[in-house]
Amino acid sequence: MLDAAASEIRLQGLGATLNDIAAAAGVSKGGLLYHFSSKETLLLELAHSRVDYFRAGIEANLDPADHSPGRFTRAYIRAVLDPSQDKAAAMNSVCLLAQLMVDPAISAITREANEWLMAEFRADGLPDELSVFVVAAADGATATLMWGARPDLSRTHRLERRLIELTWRPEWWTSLPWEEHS
Amino acid sequence: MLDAAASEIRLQGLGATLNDIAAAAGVSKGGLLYHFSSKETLLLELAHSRVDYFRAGIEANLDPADHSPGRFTRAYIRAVLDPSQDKAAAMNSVCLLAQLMVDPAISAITREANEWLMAEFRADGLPDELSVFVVAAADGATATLMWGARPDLSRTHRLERRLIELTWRPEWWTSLPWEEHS
DNA sequence: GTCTATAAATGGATAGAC
DNA sequence: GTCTATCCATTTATAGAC
Repeated sequence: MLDAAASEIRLQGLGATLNDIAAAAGVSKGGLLYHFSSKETLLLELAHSRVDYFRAGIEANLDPADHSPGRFTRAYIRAVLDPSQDKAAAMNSVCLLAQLMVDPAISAITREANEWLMAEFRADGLPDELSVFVVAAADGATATLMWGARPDLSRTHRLERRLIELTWRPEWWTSLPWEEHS
Repeated sequence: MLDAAASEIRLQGLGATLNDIAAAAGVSKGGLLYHFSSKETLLLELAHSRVDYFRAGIEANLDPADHSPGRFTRAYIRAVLDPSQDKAAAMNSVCLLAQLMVDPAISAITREANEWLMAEFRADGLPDELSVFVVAAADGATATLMWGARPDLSRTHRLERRLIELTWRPEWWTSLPWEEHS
């Protein structure tokens, strides 16, 4: 049922009606409202389930044998970029949450999840300036999909490997002779 | 009037009613519908104006004195990350378009804009693997803002300078001894 | 051009049969 | 637990006064 709601809202945004959702779930509006007391409740549960799914995806990618700095960041990169993960599901979550965010109660949920993420990154032991960079690159690769770009698996995979390699060799990044270009 | 529509839709999503928009614009519903024959028309014009604004922002950041490879990419990075640009306006465009995208006619517009972008990047003379990386990092920095992160100007600015520096020194990137970590 | 008033349709939510 | 039927509020869009 939440799945049906997810796919309808991703397609139609918050404009998706209880009728649409009920139809997609194969029940009637009355049947739907028996489980969720209101549309607002439905949206909130949906948002929670997606955020949980997102966090679980990261945790599932934590390598138990890995105890080096950057461990969490590597799990994040894999969760977001690894083609073997269900990409469609991940993208759905992103687009869906983008739609749901207009509800203040829901944007509070995503903001909280985001703060958890930031805290994990800060505690991950990578130099801050590398961390900013690597995380931004991983995020950006998923963001483009939102705008209708066709996913390019080989480019994504190469990016993933390089980002992970960077987390293993932070000195490659931090020791570059950065200077302003004249 | 389009401005009022933009701010209402960004706040409420497509659920924003003509009444809300009219009130925010300081006119009545009838007055609003005199200018836009339907809500659909209003949304389409709004999407067009935002996409145009986005492209104009990039073109305004093209450096006339710069004829080196990566010229377009540098303009893009500045348009997206430079704190001196009106960040609020840019963010509004992103959140707004994310809302509007559920309309198929509008997602066609953003998809087309995205293809234009990709073509420009490909023609920009940077090694493909560096280009993927730099563009993703720039995109990601704006994407996080969508999830409610507080913007960190100094981190963003440092990221911007490093990305631009990378486009000037692609060899820093391409000559790294990439290998799988064992 | 902009307003008010209203038409026509649809939305969310409730009540009660099965 | 799921359905149909119905209520009430709200929405888009139109008509016509000013």
